Amino acid sequence: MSERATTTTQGSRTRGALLRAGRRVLERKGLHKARISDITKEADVSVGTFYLHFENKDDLFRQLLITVEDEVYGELVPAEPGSVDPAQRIRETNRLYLTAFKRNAAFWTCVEAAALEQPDVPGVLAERNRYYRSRTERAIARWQAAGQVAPEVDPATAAFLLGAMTERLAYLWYVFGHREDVDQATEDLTRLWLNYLGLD
Amino acid sequence: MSERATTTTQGSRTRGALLRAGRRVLERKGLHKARISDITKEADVSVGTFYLHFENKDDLFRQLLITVEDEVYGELVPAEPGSVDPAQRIRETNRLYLTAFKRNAAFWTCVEAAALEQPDVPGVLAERNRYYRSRTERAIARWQAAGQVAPEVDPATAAFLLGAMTERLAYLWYVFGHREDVDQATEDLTRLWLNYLGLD
Amino acid sequence: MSERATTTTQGSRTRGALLRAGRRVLERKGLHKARISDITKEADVSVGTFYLHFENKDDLFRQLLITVEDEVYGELVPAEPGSVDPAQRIRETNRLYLTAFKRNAAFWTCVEAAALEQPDVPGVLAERNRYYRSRTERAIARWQAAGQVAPEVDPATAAFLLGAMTERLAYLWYVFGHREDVDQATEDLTRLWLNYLGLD
Amino acid sequence: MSERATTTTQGSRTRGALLRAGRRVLERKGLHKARISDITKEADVSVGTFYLHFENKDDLFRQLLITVEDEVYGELVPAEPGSVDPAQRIRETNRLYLTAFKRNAAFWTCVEAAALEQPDVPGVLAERNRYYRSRTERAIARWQAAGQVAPEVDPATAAFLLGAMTERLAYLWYVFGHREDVDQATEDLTRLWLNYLGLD
DNA sequence: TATGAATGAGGGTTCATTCAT
DNA sequence: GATGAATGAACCCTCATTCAT
Repeated sequence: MSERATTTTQGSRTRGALLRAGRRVLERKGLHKARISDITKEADVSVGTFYLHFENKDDLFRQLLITVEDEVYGELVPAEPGSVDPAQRIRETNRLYLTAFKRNAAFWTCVEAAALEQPDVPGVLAERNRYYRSRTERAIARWQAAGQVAPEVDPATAAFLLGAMTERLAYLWYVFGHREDVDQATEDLTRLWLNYLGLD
Repeated sequence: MSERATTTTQGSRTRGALLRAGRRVLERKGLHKARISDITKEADVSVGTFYLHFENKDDLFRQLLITVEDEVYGELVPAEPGSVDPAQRIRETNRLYLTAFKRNAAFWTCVEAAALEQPDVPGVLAERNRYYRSRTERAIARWQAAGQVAPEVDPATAAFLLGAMTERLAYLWYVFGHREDVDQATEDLTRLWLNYLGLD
Repeated sequence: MSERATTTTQGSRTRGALLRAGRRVLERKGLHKARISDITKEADVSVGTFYLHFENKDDLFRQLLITVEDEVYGELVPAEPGSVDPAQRIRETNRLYLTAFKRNAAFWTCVEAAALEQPDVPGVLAERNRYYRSRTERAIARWQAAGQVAPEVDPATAAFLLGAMTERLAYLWYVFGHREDVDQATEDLTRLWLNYLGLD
Repeated sequence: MSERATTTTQGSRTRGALLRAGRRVLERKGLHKARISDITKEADVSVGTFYLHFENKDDLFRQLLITVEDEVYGELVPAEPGSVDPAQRIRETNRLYLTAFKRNAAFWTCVEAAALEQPDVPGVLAERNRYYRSRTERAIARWQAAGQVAPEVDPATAAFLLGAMTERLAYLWYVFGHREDVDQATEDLTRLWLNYLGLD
């Protein structure tokens, strides 16, 4: 991690410009074809300035990843648990996820690419996955306790499978497939969850 | 396609050596970090020889992709349709798929990475997907006709979702997760299918 | 034209060093055998620096050509027209041309070679030729009007032929023939002009 | 010079095919861009065969040069000296030269390029030039003796200048200028000779 | 003689990174 | 902090030449 100066107001403004420019360039050209000079040109600063704020391209990417992740997953704020019925909760969360994913699909392509090559990226993603998986797991357990989900379902396995599938479908639809709608996608995805959990 | 010749026995032997070496190197270093010289060193030939058989690294990769795909999917030979019960059929196919995928997991990492950058790779993958999807679709329709699967299931959607999930799980388990067993994985995956289709 | 920047003083100093080094190397080794690395070594900069200022060897050559052309032809500044007698005028211009050509003979070898291969070089040369040809043509017409040159001479044809011959002789003498003197060469060449024009 | 075997009938047939192919390729691609493999492909033999008959590309070129020179200059067979009037003789020779040059213009481009780079090519050309120059020189001397050419003309200088000019004009017209006619070109060139020699 | 796969030195070009201003 | 010219290791690719068949 870079622990550079940039304590000045001007400094953090430049840093922000580089992050935004970095994201735009990465989305446009991909992780490998994006050159440092592309990013600095887009940010309207000199190459040297880049190294004042980041160690290298990977460093920029890692910091960008954290930023974007917060943006994507920060929106999946759970409503009052138990206050609504399971199907509704699942549908809502799926819609939020797909909406956020779609908005960041281009960047996500880079994330996938990076995850395949950079040793620490999978870790970052896995950590986040773990969090959401456990959230799902607890919800399923709750529904089981309430008799809404069959007892033979293993909450941990279910959470893993459903999470994987959600992720993959979002990826197929919005990264590869250029799907545009969110409503029908949410329905398709939700039906899958309900089916698997034996809900409704 | 490369217009390179090498019609002799010796020629195709060298070509084979390069393909095998290429695969090993790609699995070890990834598509981007693999150097042509790495591959030729591994194959014990000179750099020039590489260009006698392939146009460039992408060309080698493409030819390799075809070869490996045949290897992975060629094994999913369907048993006599209808001769066995659906659950058994699904379980068998899943086991074959996971087994083949696991054996080629390292190479598949490259494929996924390439799909994100090379414009034609997604097409190659999609074409194959289409084939297997339609096979699944027809099987589901058959089971519906036989009253084994509920009529409200849409075969096309089901085939798409199940295929995506199978792919993603194999990926998470064997590429990222370093899962080792096939038996339990087959059970988990199959349960998902059966659940979704309302079988058993 | 190269879109490379280098707006600083240091930048243009390096660019100048590369142009001078390029000329020396081209004269010594010829356009084909000159390596980029030869030029950067001669200019005492690194290879990368070359590409900061030029697109490639041809680009350097083209820019050099313009510079040297200006040097060679810039000296053929006409004295007061009509103020001297034709023979004297022709003799003076020929001397200036031969002197300048001789000083740049080595580089001219490259120019001739390049003209045979690079599609745009002939154009550059032809443009300049046109200019000097028209200058000669007007002078001849003036002398005809003054009754100094026979009326049956066609000024355009004469200008073309005399120009071609002057060029070729300079080439044969100083590029191939290693002739050293300028005085006698000027006399020989001038005699040819006078004879052809029926002057003296 | 290569002194290879090729005593067989088949051998010299292959050699001939390579020479013809070499000429075609050189004319099409130029001296530098022509690759050995281009030539062997055109001749429909393998690369190895090339080295059975020639040492390298330069060797092929040199042998080709001799062949083509013979073809071009072999046609300038002088008619009975003195049997015709000088103007007629000059006109005829010029026509023959321009005709032959035009037919070989494409190859001549290569010759010029080679002359600028290969150390021995200028020698080959100079030798031939010397021969034709001395032929011209003797003709001029003869015409002087017959009182047809002014005694103050120096036959050696005149032969040199006229030869150079003829060569250059042919080059400008047919290599660079894409001139097509021969009749008018012959007239222009001949007028130059007659003027210079004070004939007619 | 003829073949054509194999060789590998050699050259062009890129681009992350540095550092003097 | 900011600049951008300079650096040079690294990599791709070509093609003349060889040699086993």
